Amino acid sequence: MYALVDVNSFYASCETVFRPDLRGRPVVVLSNNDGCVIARSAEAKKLGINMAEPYFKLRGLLERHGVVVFSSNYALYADMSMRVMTLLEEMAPAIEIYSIDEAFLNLTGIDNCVSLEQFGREVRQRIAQCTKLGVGVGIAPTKTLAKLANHAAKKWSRTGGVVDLSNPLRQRKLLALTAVEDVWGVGRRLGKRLGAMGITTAIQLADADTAFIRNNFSVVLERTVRELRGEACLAIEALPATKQQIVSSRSFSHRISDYQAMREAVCSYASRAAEKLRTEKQYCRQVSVFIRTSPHDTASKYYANQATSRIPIPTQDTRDIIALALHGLERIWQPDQRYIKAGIVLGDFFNHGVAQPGLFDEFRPRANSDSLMTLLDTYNRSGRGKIWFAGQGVNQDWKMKREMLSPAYTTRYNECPVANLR
DNA sequence: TCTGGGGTCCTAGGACCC
DNA sequence: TCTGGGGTCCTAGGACCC
Repeated sequence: MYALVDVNSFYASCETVFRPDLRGRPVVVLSNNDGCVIARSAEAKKLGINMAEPYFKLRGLLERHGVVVFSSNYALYADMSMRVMTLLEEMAPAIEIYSIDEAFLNLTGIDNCVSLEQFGREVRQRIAQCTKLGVGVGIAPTKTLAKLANHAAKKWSRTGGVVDLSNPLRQRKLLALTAVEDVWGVGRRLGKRLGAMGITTAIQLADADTAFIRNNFSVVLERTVRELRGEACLAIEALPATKQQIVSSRSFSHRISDYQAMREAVCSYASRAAEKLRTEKQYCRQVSVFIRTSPHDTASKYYANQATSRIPIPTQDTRDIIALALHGLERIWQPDQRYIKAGIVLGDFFNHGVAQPGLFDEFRPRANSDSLMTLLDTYNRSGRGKIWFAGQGVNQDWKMKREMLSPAYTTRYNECPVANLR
């Protein structure tokens, strides 16, 4: 049996935990650059504010209803997440941290001591007591059904935030009430295609022929069908898999047309990506850089391009990654464009920095690279200040907007720790 | 004027090998 | 006139998740 535990309105709740004066008031949290809404308190949801709506379009409505608005404060959310996950780890034999606010629990052996539903209530109570955050708990024999149970626990308040779907009859009852798009793994596109075939509810999907689904869709959707029937196809992954790529990208606070500003941004993203690579204890051989204008700009033609550079010996040295990124940037840079976003993607990972160089390769690894990078990372995490590369610039006026940022209640700085939350 | 930032997996098709 | 059968690797694109 599995449980899915997730925090209600996670980002919005993290903000109100430290502002009891805001309890009962509508609260929303914005994406980076104060772009669009990515979290809403229950009160804000009631006002009809949708997920991913652009802030500038909502401004009037938000003001009229006295909605409290926050920029995202990832340092705070990451810290609160860690507290919740630590509590869950104490309560279950194994957990899989699925996202910043969700975890799957392996419930093996739990029902020897207490009913599963009772266990769900204890989880809720303990997390509320220690963090003041509310969670929903869905319990079922497969992950997909546990997701569905969790969904139901949030939707119907008389469940008290816990739904146990051990019973197959209850499973079918809930499946019949669920739209196919609300199934985990079915998005808008698949929902539409399924709808055209007459499959509009979760129970119809569960009863569909697996061979038919496999032929017309993919093995992924076939697994979903089986999971809905109670046949577990997905296991708890207690150890996070090694990453296959690392992305570091941001939109700018305003449009950029100046090469120097773009160069600073690319250097900064490359440096950040290299830091993440080192926390993953990986070395990479491929660095891509991408730049683009805004697709919403109607005045000028949309331009988006990317360039990939490779290095013969895997590296985790910021200097190599910056050099590769800038080499790519030179190839795709076009003057007279109004750029809105740039980013770096690292790929082709190795877990060591050794490779057989070609006989005629001129490239040689840098001496003492590991010690220098370790020194850099240790110092930057010490809280005494930051060392950065000259190419990253000093003023950085392209840096993202965060005009409604809350204080660092639980951490010393409002910078996201390099610690990785998948 | 203003529209986020990360990830994963799967499939199809092309290039190439013997 | 007629031209096999079995692979691998890579990339782009599509779909999904939070």
